[in-house]
Amino acid sequence: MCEDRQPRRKRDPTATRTALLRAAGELFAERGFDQTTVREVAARAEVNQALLFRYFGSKQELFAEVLSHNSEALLRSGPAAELPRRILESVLSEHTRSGAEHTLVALLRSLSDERAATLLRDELGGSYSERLASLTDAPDAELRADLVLAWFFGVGMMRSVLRKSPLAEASPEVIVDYLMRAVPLLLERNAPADDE
Amino acid sequence: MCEDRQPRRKRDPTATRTALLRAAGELFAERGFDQTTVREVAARAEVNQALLFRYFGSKQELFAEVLSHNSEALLRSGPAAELPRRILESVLSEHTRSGAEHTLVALLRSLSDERAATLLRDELGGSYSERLASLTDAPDAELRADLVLAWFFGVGMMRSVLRKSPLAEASPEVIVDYLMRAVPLLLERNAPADDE
DNA sequence: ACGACAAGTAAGCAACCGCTTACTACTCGC
DNA sequence: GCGAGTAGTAAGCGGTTGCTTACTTGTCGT
Repeated sequence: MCEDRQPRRKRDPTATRTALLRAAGELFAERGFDQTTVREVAARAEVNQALLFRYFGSKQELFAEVLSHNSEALLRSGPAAELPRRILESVLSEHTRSGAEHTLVALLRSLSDERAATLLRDELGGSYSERLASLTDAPDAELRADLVLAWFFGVGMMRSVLRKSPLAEASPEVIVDYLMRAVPLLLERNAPADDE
Repeated sequence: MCEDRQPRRKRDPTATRTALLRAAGELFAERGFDQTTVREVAARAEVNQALLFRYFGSKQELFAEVLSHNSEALLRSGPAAELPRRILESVLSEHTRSGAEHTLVALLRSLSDERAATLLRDELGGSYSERLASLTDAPDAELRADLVLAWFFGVGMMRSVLRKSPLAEASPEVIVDYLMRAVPLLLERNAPADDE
């Protein structure tokens, strides 16, 4: 496999598709949906930009594919009781390489796009908070789950998108420590607000 | 003051400026910075769009002016100890009329714009978390303040931007109740994570 | 009353956007 | 080996963007 010189790109549709998906995932996470242009995606993937539309139809569909491609792994891995910690750690992980850890940042940066907001609400938020709610038998279970999820997303936003210090510089372990001790207080039956 | 008919707009620079600021505040909160065009702002303000640039120079500067114009009121009102509740209530308030309650939503919808993120981090987040941190003498005071602020912003995001149920439909009073009982546990000295 | 300057307007520019089209070149079944 | 079909390419289309320019109209000091 001599991939040294490319007077013309070698014919390899699956590699082209993968390169586009990867480049799109990175750019959406770095700049958000609006600020990412199809020309930039094609350039980073070193692919002619017309191929983006051949393989994915539109920029929106490419975005949706990136999200669904990257979000499934998180939900289907590990025991249910560990889900809160897994969500939180995914949100806290620096975007080192392409993959699942990019997805939430991409979404948080793309909130102005209605379709991105819908995806975050329905696909991610829906299934996450549903499973979070199933971990408790307290009243207002779903509302409490939403509050927990809002906390995780908010921490991820301030850390990875805003990069606000000292939260951005704090080690993930410390943050997980604080939050994972506070979360049970919200989810358990005798949580702060069970009177009235 | 007969503002009945306008065969041509009456000459009133301050009214024009105010109308632009108001329209921009509404639209930025509704759609975010990217998805709002200067033509839309001018149209809603019923003002020629060239005047937008005469008065504010650029779309970016208009955005900055909207934010600084609307964010000061919140910080300078009421006692310091009530600040967490005030921030939270501001985040939770529906965007009924133009004014300070729009600002955070506008910012949360505009995270893809780097300048918006900078404003949210430095001007709002900076002063908020600084004052939150001054409410406690616990170790990691600033980090804890950031975690509280992240929670408030996350709740505001899921509620006003994502509109995820049941959080979007819950009454502000209930949400304030849950959060204002949990926050002291995070800020007080003997909070969850004071060993190690 | 009138000149000067500011407020308001219409039109358009250059750049960029997502997306399409018309085309070339490679690969593979036969 | 040769037509068919697909991967890859270059160019550009129509529309929108933020912003500017050349101009008209109203206001006010004198």
